[in-house]
Amino acid sequence: MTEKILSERAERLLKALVERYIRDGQPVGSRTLARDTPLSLSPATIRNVMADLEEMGLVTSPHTSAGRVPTAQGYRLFVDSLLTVKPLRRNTVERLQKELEGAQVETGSLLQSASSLLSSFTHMAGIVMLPRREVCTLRQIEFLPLGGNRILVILILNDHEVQNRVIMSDRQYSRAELERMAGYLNQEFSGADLREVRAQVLASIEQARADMRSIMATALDVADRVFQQEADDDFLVAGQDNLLGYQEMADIDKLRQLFEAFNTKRDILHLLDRSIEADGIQIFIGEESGRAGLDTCSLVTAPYKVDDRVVGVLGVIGPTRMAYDRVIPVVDVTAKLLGSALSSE
Amino acid sequence: MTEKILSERAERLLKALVERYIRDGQPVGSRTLARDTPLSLSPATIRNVMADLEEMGLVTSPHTSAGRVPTAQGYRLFVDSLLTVKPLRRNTVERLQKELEGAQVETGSLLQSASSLLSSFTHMAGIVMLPRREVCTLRQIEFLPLGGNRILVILILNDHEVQNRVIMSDRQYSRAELERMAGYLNQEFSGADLREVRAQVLASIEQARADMRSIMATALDVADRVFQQEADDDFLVAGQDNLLGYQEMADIDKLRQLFEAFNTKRDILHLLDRSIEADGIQIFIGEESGRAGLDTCSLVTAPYKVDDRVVGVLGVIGPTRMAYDRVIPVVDVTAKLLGSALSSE
DNA sequence: GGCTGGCACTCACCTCTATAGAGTGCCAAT
DNA sequence: ATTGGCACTCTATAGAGGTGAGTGCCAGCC
Repeated sequence: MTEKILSERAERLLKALVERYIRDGQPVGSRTLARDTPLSLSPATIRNVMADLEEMGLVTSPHTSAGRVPTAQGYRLFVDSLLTVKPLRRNTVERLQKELEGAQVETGSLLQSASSLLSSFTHMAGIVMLPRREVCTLRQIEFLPLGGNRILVILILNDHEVQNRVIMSDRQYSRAELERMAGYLNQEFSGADLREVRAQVLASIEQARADMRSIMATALDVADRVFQQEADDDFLVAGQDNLLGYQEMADIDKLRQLFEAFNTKRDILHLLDRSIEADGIQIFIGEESGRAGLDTCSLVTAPYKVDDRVVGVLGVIGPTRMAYDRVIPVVDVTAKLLGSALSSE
Repeated sequence: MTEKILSERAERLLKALVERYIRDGQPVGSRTLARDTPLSLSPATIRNVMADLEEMGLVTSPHTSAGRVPTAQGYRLFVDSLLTVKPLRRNTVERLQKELEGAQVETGSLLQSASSLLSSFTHMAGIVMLPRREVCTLRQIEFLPLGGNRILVILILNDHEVQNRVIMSDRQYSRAELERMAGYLNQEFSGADLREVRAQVLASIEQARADMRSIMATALDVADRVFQQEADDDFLVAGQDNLLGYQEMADIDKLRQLFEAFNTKRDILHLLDRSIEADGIQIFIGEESGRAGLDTCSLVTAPYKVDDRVVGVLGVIGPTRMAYDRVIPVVDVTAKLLGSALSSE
């Protein structure tokens, strides 16, 4: 793709520069770089190289007499071909695993934990997109009468997912009536796709009285709506507060934009969507995301799989100047662990 | 309690000062105040009054040559006896009501809505403490077999609350077996207190085989734990981001402290607890809260009732310099509406 | 050709000073 | 008791000068 344009030496210097900048957050001067790097070059030489890098758009100086700072492109090159990722310590992996397994065996809280973990391990904001579940098979349905005309619907879907909702009916139904309805649905449709079921229920007029049919349809309807909503437009964020700590977020206005983005959700979802196809870690750096408020932020994502099928994306949002070498493995491992936790559930 | 120390005139001036300061956020000078108030006094006279107020600790000047600013004590006096509350426009009440009733007939999302509404109507952070439910009667319990040794427990409690959890058993149970267990529990204990039930189940050895008893106990145990957790230490916050907008929060460190307080929860809960006994609106101003990070914030709370029993508290957190006359009725009405929504549920 | 030392230059940042403006405190007069 | 007047205090703002970090470029060296 990108052919080798940079000399070995230039690459090593760029790498050293980015690493240094990530560490200190200060523009890096030629002098510092000369000391930092084992190449034993004089500052003057380094200045020449820097001038080249600047021309290529990989670094800039905030003003004539400051050191150099990586640009988005510079970071890009860095993460794509220069970065050496620190493997997680065994200890850390185990802690992650324990926390995830310790979580309730319930999808919601599992995702919540994943998000919190991402946040606390990276000290940035963790983000988990809710798993998409186009296939949604009805495994079992139950109706329980509540007081008045209210009926509790319990759906077990995809073997693991439990949903319940209260629906209103126009008259009171006995326990027996409701059991008959449930029994009918279970017998006929267990294992079928939810929408399929709803369509068939609506079609098969002769099978049941109209009012009962309407209850069943309503129940399936509700379930469907819940699912759609969850699948389409939602994600969990944890530890946004961590972002307050970074000096690149010192600008209150920036912060507000960012928090707004979390609330609007649309833009972020769009980003997450883009990375759902990529097979591994994906990184969006600064302006690459396209979203205004995110221009000083990077997003590191990884899709997670259930039974070898990608069902969602998770990741971390933080300042562009983040320790990619630490963050990447955390995101990577969390995605894998979450996947397996969801599979074995 | 506080006897009338202030002259009529002093009170009117203090009121005008606080109102003006709330509007503009700038220290108010004697000149401005002279123009603002219909008393037709000269600035010099007002200066004399201000000197008195300052001595009483009701106002201060940030420096020798700035106007005056209310102190916490000044705000206190203001809200306690000077404030004229603006009634909500009928329109607003209706909107609140509609939004609350439109919410799913489910406690969780209802509280969530209340919190969001508080936040969006006041442009500050909304806060809702989860209702305490010491009484927790079992209305109905159901067991459904899932794959493997997993059993889905569905509990209907207090007529409205639905909980479900998956528990593991040591062997597989048939639907019929589980139905028998549920039937037994429903028949014997429907309407009884949850803990009572658990105790009795554990005691009554002769009624069922040991393994079944253990399943029932586990189920009740789980429910109990969930309840306890929810009741004791939780509240919902919405719209914290709104706080970013206020200039008194411009200090990033302040903000961080504040957000930390939301996460730690303990201190905030303590505050909410303090106001659960008070019958009506309660207001904590600045340092009164005792919590460090909250010293530039005020908290306006109101308890909400279900069937004439106070079950929780809700309110709003914002800068001390907030429009109390607007906020108070919003909090008040929301508390009442939430109460009635929960009652009629 | 590539590397280096040297030197002039630029720019952010800090401090110091001067000035304008807002508002007070106090006093003497009504 | 209230008021006008006046000196005073303090902040905010702008400009001036100094400092230091770091660059760009050039001439010399390997």
